[in-house]
Amino acid sequence: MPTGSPTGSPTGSPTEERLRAAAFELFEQQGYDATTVESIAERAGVGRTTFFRAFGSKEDVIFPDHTDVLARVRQRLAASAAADTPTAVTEAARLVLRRYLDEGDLARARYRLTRTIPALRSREIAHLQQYQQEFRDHIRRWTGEQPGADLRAELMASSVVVAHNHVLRRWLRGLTDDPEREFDAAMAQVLRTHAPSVTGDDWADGRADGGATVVVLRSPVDPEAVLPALRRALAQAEQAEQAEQAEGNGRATDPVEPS
Amino acid sequence: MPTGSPTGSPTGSPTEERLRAAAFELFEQQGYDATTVESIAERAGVGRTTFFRAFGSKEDVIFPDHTDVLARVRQRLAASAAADTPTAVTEAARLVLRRYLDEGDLARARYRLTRTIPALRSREIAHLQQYQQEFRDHIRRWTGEQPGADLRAELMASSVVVAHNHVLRRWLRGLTDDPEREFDAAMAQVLRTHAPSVTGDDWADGRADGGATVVVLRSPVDPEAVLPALRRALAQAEQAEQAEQAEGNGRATDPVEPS
DNA sequence: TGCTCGGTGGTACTGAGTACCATAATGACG
DNA sequence: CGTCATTATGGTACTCAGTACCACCGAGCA
Repeated sequence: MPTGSPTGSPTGSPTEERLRAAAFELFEQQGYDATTVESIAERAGVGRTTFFRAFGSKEDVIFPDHTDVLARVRQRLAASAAADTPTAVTEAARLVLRRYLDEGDLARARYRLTRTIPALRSREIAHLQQYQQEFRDHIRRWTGEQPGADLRAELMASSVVVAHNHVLRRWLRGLTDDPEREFDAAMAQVLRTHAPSVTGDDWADGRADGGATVVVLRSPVDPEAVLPALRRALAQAEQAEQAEQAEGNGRATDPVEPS
Repeated sequence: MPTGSPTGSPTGSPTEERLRAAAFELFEQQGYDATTVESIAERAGVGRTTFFRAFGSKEDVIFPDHTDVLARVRQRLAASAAADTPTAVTEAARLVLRRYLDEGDLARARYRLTRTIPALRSREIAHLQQYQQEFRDHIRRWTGEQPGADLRAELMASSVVVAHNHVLRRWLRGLTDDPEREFDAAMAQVLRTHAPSVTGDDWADGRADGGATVVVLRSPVDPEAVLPALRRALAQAEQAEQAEQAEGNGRATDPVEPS
């Protein structure tokens, strides 16, 4: 692992940049806890006070522009039309991913630290939770007022964040060279799981009509051949639906194997 | 809201109990940051040293037995047969929920604090993440070695945690009187989304066979009537499947509305 | 009485973070 | 060029969490 100052896209005053470089160098050399703010400031050639003015705390040196990214995410979500919520969320998550990718080695250095120091890990998790809440709130506005919409929005938001993290972590560990491509695939998987339909959102419609949505897994197979399974599935779905209406809980989805 | 010492199931020495009660009282009265460890110890009639011996830190007073619960969860998961992973995870999550419910007002007092103090919130989120990792690792052992299994395990684990939190939060806010019932419903929804089939796990089988799984939403409807939609769905699913094999990513699920 | 031992209190220290003040660098304006 | 206001900076002193260490007290025991 390289000990030199990480490359990337530095965003800040020269003083901040020197402090950040000094901090990461010392953290890598002596560990996080063994490094005092005073020593960081000294190495950067500034006073201790200046450090705390530049970054609010010792932890903040590690997460320089989280606030910025969060604001951009919020902005991206707010700017989206209500219709294409999945796209908006995907692109907002991509924004976060790209920010990490742009950081390059800096992101990897941070990852090395967050993996080992519990306090930093907590901090990072808390940040992710903030993204998740933005997603959740945005999705929540989209899902309408059916019973279970709150939970469904939370599930979808967390899935998006998990998918993002999954790909990001693979990249941080050097397990992939094309994270954006994996991101697309992962997000597609998530949206496929949570979005109700390819043709559009039938979430907002609720369940008032007698229509049916058919989901098919693992084709190819002759359509006629699955008719018996379909018949059984319909019967079971009907039962499940009745059972759930009492609980005020989401749509019925009962998978059944064909004979 | 009651200011008195919270009820529940106190677990600890009398000294620890007095410290915890004093801490919560002061936190509620003056806020978390304005309360010093010294004042807590003083109110409890012990020395500051004793406080730090009983609880490792000021934050730890709020989360007394998280380590215990985590150990129990781990134990519960380890004790389960590999076959019924969904059940094991559900019951492990229920273990956590029950622990909160048993605490009663204490849990609600903690919730009040964690909602307002960022440091405590981070701490709690970090705890949840630990549960999530236990779930993920357990699920991961179950899902086998198909491509995308890692991500799928993470998604399922996070969904379980999110569902648990959702119900727990509703209870903490006093929005429900029967959290266990809602927990069952939420977990059913999660497992329905992530488990591949009601009849058993066809995850382990991979996608080698040409079989199809049919999922039907929002019945009742005449089986024959959805045949055209089914035909279209199969065609689309086939395309999606081919598109994904290049990415080495999960199963294809393409919902389509019937005409 | 003298002994150990677990629990306790006190004291002193490090280091993060805050508040406040003094001062140097900058830049606008006369 | 001088003056004033602004801004960034350094320094000092303080609070408080957390750690290390030592002294002590009381219970049991020989």
